[in-house]
Amino acid sequence: MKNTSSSSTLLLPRCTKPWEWGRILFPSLVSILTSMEYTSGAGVTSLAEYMSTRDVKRLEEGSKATVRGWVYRWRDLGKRVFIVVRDSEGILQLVASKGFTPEDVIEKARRASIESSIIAEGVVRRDRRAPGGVELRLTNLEIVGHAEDFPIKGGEGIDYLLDIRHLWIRSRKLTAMWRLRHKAFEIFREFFKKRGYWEVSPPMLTQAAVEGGATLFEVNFFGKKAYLTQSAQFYLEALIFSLERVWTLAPSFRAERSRTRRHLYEYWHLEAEAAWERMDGMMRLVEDLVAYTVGRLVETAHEELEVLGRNVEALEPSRKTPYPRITYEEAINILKRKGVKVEYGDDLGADEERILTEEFETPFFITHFPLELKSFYMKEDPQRPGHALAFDLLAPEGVGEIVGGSEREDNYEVLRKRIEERGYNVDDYQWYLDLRRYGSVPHSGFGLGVERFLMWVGGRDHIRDTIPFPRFRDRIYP
RNA sequence: GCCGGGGUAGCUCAGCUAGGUAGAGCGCCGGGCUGUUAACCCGGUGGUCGGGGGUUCAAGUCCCCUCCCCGGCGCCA
Repeated sequence: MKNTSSSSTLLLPRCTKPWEWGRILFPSLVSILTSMEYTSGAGVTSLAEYMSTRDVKRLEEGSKATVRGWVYRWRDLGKRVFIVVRDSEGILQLVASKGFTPEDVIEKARRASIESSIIAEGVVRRDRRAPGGVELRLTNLEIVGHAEDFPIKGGEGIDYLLDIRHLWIRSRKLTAMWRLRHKAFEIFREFFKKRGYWEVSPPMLTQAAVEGGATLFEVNFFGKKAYLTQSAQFYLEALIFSLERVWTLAPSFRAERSRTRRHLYEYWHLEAEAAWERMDGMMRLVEDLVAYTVGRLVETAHEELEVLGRNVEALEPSRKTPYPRITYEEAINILKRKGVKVEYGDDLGADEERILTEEFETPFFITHFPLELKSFYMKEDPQRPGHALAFDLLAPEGVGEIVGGSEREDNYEVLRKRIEERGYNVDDYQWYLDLRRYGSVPHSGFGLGVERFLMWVGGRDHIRDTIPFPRFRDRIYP
């Protein structure tokens, strides 16, 4: 017995019965067989037109309806069985009661364990006691996939839940977040299309760093060292020489061993770059993007925000632009006035950022950082030597930096000198320098951390709640 | 990389300061219940105390080594 279970843990952790192995090893075959069974039998499915739980709630009292989903709650009161079924649109209560529901259906309802997939047919009834005010009085029920004892019952710790993330993602709050995320992606695309930006596809595999640091994931590229990209910026810069205004939404990878609630090793990066654009214009684009997306999400995702428990009122001020702008120097002075021990030239750390966000109820810009605090490719402000034409956008409510952007250095010699000063290998950046040799143009761009943006809009205090399978803290399973 | 916290039942945790037969709640299993909302009531089930070594008559508890996890910092979006 010991041997059997230990050898099966490799591939089949929870499955000790030999007759169940086939289901795991040949899922597609089994699903074909079972789906044939469902459609050819005299079961519920053969006569049904399925509805979402959302659509059922719009039906008249007494209408017949058939829904498909998973058992979310289950209670047996003896002569009455309550099942709350969950689908991609929401939840709906099913009631099996003696005198109305056939005995064999009540028996099936008793066996419908939490997370079993079911097809249920019944009659619509409006009842205050039902969650959402509508329920289905069961007339027929089919258990499609019986669920073993589901490991999530409530009260589990984060560590355990992350081990079973593939099951945890079914939860209502996380599902609401995947829907919110989808809608945000849609709105981003809509925004850039309206603004005349071309969507482009930069590479994920690259030869060198954008920031030039040791924060990259190394990849063996047929014997050559390559890296997973940490930003599409350089490639977007190359593309503006034909398309002028470009944007992309793609993963970025950072190998820094960060241990905070707002870091991912793999995150989705919304980046844009525009020829002829100066820093001011780029900042206006960023605030328009953020305000537009927040506004559209408040309008179109109120149900998701409600499930997430988000106080939507707090987002209202952020629908209007312009957002406040302060310089780095002003930020330092604000911090000093509040008794924080900082000096001009210090980088703004997490504590400093949080204190600053308390000053504003909308996102706000910090601009004109000392040149040496920022990346080599950022242009020096001719009006204020020693300062970069760079901006960060910080989200309120303690979220902090969600956007970093700048006007780029467009002079070949200046850029080359900056690369050398930082001790980077000029050869690695030659193609990037070339862009300044053939019709260089003033240009600016930015990058927005999608998960951080969703943290703010969705009111989450941890970034893991904004992406289905977060890659952070050395977690790679599942 | 640094600072702090933790690993005991399927899950959440108490027990460790003061060494002496392993505890609670939830879950799970069985039974009951005609409106449950994380249902409730009764009964039952449950452990190589992360791993290794040491001290001791005796170690979850004390000492040493080691692995893993969590909160935060630095860095960033």
